[in-house]
Amino acid sequence: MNDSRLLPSSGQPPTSCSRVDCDACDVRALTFCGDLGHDAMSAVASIVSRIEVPAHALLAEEGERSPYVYNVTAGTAKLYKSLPDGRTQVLGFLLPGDFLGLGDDRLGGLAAESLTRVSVCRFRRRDFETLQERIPVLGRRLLSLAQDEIARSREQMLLLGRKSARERLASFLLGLYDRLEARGEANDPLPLPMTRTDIGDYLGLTIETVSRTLAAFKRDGIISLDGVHAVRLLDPERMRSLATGDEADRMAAC
Amino acid sequence: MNDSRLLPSSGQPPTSCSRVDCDACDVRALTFCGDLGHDAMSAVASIVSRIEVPAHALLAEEGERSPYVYNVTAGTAKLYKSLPDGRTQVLGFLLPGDFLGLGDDRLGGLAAESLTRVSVCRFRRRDFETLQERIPVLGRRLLSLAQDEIARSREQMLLLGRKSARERLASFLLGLYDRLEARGEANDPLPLPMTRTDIGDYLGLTIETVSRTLAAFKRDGIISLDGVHAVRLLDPERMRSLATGDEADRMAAC
DNA sequence: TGATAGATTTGATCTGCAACAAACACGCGG
DNA sequence: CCGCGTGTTTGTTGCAGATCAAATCTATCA
Repeated sequence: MNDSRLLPSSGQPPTSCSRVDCDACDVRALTFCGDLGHDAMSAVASIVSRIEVPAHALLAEEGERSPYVYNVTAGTAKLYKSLPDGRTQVLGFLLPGDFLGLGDDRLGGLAAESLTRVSVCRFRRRDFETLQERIPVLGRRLLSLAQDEIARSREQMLLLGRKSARERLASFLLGLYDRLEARGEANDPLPLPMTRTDIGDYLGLTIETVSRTLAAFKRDGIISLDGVHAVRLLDPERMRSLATGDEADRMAAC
Repeated sequence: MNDSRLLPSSGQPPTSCSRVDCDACDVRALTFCGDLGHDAMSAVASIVSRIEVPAHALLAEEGERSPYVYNVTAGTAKLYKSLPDGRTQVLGFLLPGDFLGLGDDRLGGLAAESLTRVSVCRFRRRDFETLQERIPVLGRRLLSLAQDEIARSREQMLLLGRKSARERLASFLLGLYDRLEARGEANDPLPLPMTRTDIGDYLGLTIETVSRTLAAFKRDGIISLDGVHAVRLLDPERMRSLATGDEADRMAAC
């Protein structure tokens, strides 16, 4: 259960560390920090470290309670769980503004790995929990984030349990599109930092099916591919009706 | 969007309503009420109604923000979401002690329907939120419940994305077994109040596959069926290794 | 008790996606 | 610029589980 990609959790210096200027943080509105007043913010600032994580590093390992929680401020990471024989399910992709630490200390746990170079605000879990006690609004924000997470998980369960491969891909692309839009990030073309394997593991498909389905979308004029790691959604509304199953392949026949 | 099964939310008297004696509540330890002191409990008691809900009644409808949240104290209910064409995904089964109201007010929403006669503690969402502000420990309990929910959702995503039909059924039966055990409820035989359709919709399978897989388990001597709505797990440990994929059908060949 | 409707089981066939295989692209270090 | 490894695409085949069909069970109520 050890991997050289795991970030040193203590002892050795982290990849990089610098003083944190929360006022200049451009994802603050999306995080639990969003609502905090000046005093609360300085309490937060006093326990945070800003860390730069290289691509393909483990932020957390399965089966272990990570001693840290994180706020992603730049880059992309994936959360996943695996079965003993290696089958893995990607539970979600973390984008700037996303919190890592909700529910991951429960039975089984989960792993988190950076896909690109990632910047995070890191908190010792213990410190963070203490802070929660002291700042009630923090707990309320976390509950709200947890509810968002629950709602997103339910949407994903519907996808995994009941949607076709086309519907899954359409939902995935659209979800990414909407999330990047909400963050004010460039999404035209839509960057896809994850591999086809990651996408397949997120959608409960094989990489071949992902590749074929994207090729089919391209043939149908719904997307264009800008290399392997970027897509252009040529018709977001068409994509939306595909994602919800409205368009049950009636159009595909035309 | 109206259904005669929907409980009257105001105006007409509910199916049944009585004064609430929280001290006598036997699922209290499982709910958000568990930790509360005397004052907090009486505040809770002041806004709760105890409702008896008949089988096959809607507690919440998709696409609507339910004005209530609930604690189930007896019986079983299902949560689900559907696609426009009718495909549905059961997101979970509510057992005594389970809370209904986390994340269900987010985009899309979800439906909840009683499978059996159900007893619930009902709270107006507004009242409940006010109470949350006043009683900090309540918020903390809810966050903890939300984290459990997130962890369970993730386990289910792994199931839906990556497990075989046999593994899904084994996981389902075992999950029910464990949850009933934790509640001190009789689980031998294990009661299955839901229909095969509900099970299929929970596991992302068709009812035929559910039926066939249970028949195969029976043939293999892993379970025995006590009528349609009760199962006996003859070998829980075998079931557990089946559920996690350890037993990758090596044994099935014997 | 017997009629009826809905749920479940069982059987036969089909199909979407998985699995296997091989060619192809592309980034990177030398 | 080449060679190598990794990731992606494309082709072929097979199968788990879906779909279609029909028989059987079960609960309910007259």
